[in-house]
Amino acid sequence: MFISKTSEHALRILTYMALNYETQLSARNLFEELQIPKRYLMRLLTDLSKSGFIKAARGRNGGYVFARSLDTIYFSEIIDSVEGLLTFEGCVLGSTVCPVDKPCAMHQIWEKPKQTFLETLKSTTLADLRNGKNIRLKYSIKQIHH
Amino acid sequence: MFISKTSEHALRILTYMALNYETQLSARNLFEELQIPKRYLMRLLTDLSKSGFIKAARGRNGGYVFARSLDTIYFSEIIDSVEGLLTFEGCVLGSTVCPVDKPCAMHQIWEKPKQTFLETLKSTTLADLRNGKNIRLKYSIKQIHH
DNA sequence: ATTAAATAATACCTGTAAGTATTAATTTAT
DNA sequence: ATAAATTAATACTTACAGGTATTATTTAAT
Ligand code: SF4
Ligand code: SF4
Repeated sequence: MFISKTSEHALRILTYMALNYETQLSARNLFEELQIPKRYLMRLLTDLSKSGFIKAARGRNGGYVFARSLDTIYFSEIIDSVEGLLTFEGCVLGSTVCPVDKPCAMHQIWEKPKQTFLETLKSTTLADLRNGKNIRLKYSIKQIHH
Repeated sequence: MFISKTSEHALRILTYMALNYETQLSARNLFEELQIPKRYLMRLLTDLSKSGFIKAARGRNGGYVFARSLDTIYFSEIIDSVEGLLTFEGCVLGSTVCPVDKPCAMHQIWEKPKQTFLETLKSTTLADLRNGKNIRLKYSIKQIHH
């Protein structure tokens, strides 16, 4: 499963917004582009707003823009705010308390994929979606659903 | 979230069984060792049995042993049978249909952690838990919960 | 001022994963 | 044969993530 559906939504929202950094986008705009269930999308936007990633302009002609610089927003922080990072950082077998000095048979095997995953989350920001360091082409979620 | 709770259970069950390959283990034995909710554990054992990883001996003095050689059981197959692998292999943003020849902004960033994860699942077998290639010490889930 | 168009708050509903309960079937010890 | 100890099948319940609905609030165009 990897990440929760809600995290997927959040990442899509913020990715699209990052690629349109200069434009204020309303829930309506984002709905038309991303096709996330409308009311749920609206709630998520409010959540992301409360979390301080974006800021809302209320009332007519309202919408959302980023509240912080893109290069300060790490994927780890986004996922952390949506579903928490502890489930990723903790034991892959779900053990909440474990003497890591005495690793079980599973431990070593999962270390590499786990670290690679977390490293990427912790070292990549939304700005990296724009500056081309890590990307090839334009965001294309919408036209996927044809 | 990474993998489902049920996958965690399944991995713990099979890991423990792998480290006690020679011994037939009953649901009771496994419950005492792993402390997975008893009735759920029993159902999972039946599932793992149906999936062909283990085979059941019914009736008095019954229990479970592996149905196949440990070095043929890849972690990818275990997780696939429990929750499916498609959610891992597919798009990290949850898009079911995507023109991968035209990757979106997210694609490249997730490629490495995703591949590392899948590579490990697909290249590691339960036998690797025994032969020491990948492990350091003995399984120690139980004493974790003190 | 009024209305329209947006976000915010809050409560509710739904689908699915996780867990429980009950009963049946199988095997072996006595 | 009977009873005990096990797995199997099936249906039910619970918890929580995901999604809806309703109403309130804010802002700007008219
Ligand atoms: S040693 Fe085993 S139980 Fe402990 S954190 Fe590592 S994988 Fe989990
Ligand atoms: S290109 Fe984007 S939408 Fe398509 S599979 Fe890759 S991450 Fe998903």
